[in-house]
Amino acid sequence: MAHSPKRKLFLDLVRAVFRINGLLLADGDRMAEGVGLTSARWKVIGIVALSNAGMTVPGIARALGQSRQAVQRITDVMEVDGLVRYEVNPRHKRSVLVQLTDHGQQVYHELRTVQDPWAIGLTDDVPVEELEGALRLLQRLIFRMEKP
Amino acid sequence: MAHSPKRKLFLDLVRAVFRINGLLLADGDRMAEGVGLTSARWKVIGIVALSNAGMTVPGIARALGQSRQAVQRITDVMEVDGLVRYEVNPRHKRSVLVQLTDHGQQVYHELRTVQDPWAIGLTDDVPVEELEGALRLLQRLIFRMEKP
DNA sequence: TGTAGATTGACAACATACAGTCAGCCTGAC
DNA sequence: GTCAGGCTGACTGTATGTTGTCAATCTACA
Repeated sequence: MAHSPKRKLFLDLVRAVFRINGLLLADGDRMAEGVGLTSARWKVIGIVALSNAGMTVPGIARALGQSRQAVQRITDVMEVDGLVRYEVNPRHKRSVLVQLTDHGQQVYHELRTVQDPWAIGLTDDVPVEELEGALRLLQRLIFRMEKP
Repeated sequence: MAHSPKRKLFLDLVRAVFRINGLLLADGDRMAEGVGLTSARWKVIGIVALSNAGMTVPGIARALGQSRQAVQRITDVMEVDGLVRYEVNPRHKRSVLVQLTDHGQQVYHELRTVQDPWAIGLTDDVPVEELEGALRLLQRLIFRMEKP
């Protein structure tokens, strides 16, 4: 166990996750700055755009696996910038729904025109099976780390 | 191309990286707080411990893929806390070498006694081949993202 | 219906990380 | 030896994210 190759392998994987997380944020910032966004807003707008009826701030936070306070601050700025609006939530008096404005939708689609080629370009010579395998492993680890 | 499964797969992988990054930091904080550290110092102490002759702050930053300013701030705090010391660098008058103190070495070994079972426990039913495959994929993506 | 427990908004304190800037040191090419 | 360009330390500003707290609201259950 002292020289478990699995232990070293896993710690290398941890370092790789830290590294690629930073690189993804940098790429996200680079792609998003063209439309006046940042990678944090890029994450939020991506979640909100997928919902039809709007999402509450804690709902977005749960989808991202982040604290609701971090998301709240970002949506507040995005509301000032006219990217999202807060709508009355018929199911909850205090917890409003976050919805993309027309401008927000437009920005989201502009982002897609940069993001999609980026995603394709990074993976064009990577077999689908390898992507699936890595995703499955990460999701398995996420599941195990979320449980306790 | 519009419905490229690879594009969606990759974006799911991106979300998984963001998520697991947050979970790893939380686990790192939890493990490190027992010895008065944080996950950021956990990263730095892990790099410094692997070097025999000590490392410069920019060297640690390059190893971690972070800005040297972020690392400098952390090593400054760790020096005050007696975990590392700055030693004269014979190869550079201004850029000192970061070296673990005896206390730092002790803390590092205490960390290992928590970190190693954590690493083993998270992967005990994961085949080595899957870890290798995921690590290779991430390193491949890192390489492509670092180049330009 | 009443109420206990969970959820939410608002605010605050703190840690981490990036980018920019400037001056001093170092290296390598000439 | 000289000097241009790269590297480093120090400082600043900004963005992101966590945790903690409190009051208001909501939900589920008896």
